[in-house]
Amino acid sequence: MADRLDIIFAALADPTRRRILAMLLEDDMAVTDVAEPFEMSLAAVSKHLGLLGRSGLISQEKRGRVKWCKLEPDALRDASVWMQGFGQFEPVNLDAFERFLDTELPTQTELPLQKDP
Amino acid sequence: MADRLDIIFAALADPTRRRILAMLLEDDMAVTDVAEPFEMSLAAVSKHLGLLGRSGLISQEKRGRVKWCKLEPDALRDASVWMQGFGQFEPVNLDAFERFLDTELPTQTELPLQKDP
DNA sequence: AGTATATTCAACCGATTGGTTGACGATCAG
DNA sequence: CTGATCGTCAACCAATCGGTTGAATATACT
Repeated sequence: MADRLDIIFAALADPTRRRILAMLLEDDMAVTDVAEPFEMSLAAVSKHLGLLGRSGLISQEKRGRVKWCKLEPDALRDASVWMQGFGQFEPVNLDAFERFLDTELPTQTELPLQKDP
Repeated sequence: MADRLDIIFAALADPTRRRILAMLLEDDMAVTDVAEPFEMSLAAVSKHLGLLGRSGLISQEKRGRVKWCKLEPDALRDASVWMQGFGQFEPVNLDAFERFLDTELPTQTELPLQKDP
């Protein structure tokens, strides 16, 4: 009975998962690299990624022993269309978005990825 | 620690609450009238409305013994801005929105409100 | 072969969620 | 005053959530 929108919005309702999505906006990442900045176990992050995968917001492709996570922004379209029905929300204000990213990703907005230095 | 976006997206993650928001899009409503089409207790709907109120997605004003519920679509702006950061989602496709409402509100899209006949 | 790395699985835990029921305080109508 | 209506509150329940640990699996390195 769980509607597609249920799953999408529920996936977005967690700050860890939103941070992950913002990280993946910059580049595809392996599970371990996604987990690195978080103060929680790898298994916990793996679960978050599993949920994001089931929601369609990301895709995961296993190559060798590393599973690559890729943002799938198209999955947001249905949710966005639903929300647009309630009004016009400054359609392309990327500045506002970046301000939001700053509040969501406290420190690492500048550092790109720090994988394998 | 519960961020504003947490609460907004969590509020949107429930199909009952999304139906309520869509109903309020047409007109302000009293709690009892909001509850009428749902197959659940009035107390349950009252809780949903309480959560929607706390999220800022609706406001509630008590006039006499009836509490009027009013949609506050501005509360969606932050969430919408956040999502717009991930891509362009056909900014004003109201047709797509109405198709969505049809799938969300199975039958009562036509009947206006049926309050106090 | 043996060891290290990448990721998930399974069991568990406390907190939250979505629902119920019954009692309750307000408010309106007669 | 009496009784019906509007809405919330409190206690409860099963299910889900976000996290933990420890074991397990699969792939890579030497």
